[in-house]
Amino acid sequence: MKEKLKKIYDKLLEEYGHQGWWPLLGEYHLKDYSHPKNRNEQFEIIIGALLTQNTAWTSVEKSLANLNKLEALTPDGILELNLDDLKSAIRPSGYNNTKSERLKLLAEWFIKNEGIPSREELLKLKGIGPETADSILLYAYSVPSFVVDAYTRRILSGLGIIEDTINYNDLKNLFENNLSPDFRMFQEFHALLVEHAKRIKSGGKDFLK
DNA sequence: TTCCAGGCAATAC
DNA sequence: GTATTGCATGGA
Repeated sequence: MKEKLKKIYDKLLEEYGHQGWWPLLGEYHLKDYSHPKNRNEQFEIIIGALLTQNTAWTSVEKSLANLNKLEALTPDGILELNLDDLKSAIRPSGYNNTKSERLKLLAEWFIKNEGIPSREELLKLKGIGPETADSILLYAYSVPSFVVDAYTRRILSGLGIIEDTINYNDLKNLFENNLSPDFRMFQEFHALLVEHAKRIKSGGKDFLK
């Protein structure tokens, strides 16, 4: 399994190159793993992770731009914004009633907690499930916690490596137990899998097969 | 028009 | 304990 995963990673990287996730204000940071550089950038990643749930990233970018225009791309900014304005700012990314409430709670949590959170702590927050928790750990805190999403499962089961019914934690563990815990590589691997899934969907050739 | 997008929580069974 | 459903918007 170690060899299989490494081969997949190498092929994806060769084909698509570095992905530069997480994009900050729509900007990708290729081969630059020093981000986030400060707490506000960290918070922007956390907001994005929540907003992108079951939502296209292009829609999230619009919401982030709206928030930035309102100077609300910070925890204090989110808290100072009234609920209706927050809802309309994030409208493009859908579920604005639930997501707005959860953003407020996230902002409060972020202000109170300065260190690196545990996965369990993140999972206790409203609206943070396993994938969002792992995205926050991996991209906002540089913790080598592998992110699994629908694409990851689809691609690996398509290759016959896993059953498509495998649960989140088992699939996460499959990666973490067979790869060295390098947060840069985890970031690229997840981003490359997403990129690959998108390309296949829009007619690209599945060269992994 | 229908389907789906970098899920999650509440509810039903 | 597992399966299903509601949540919202925009683009293909």
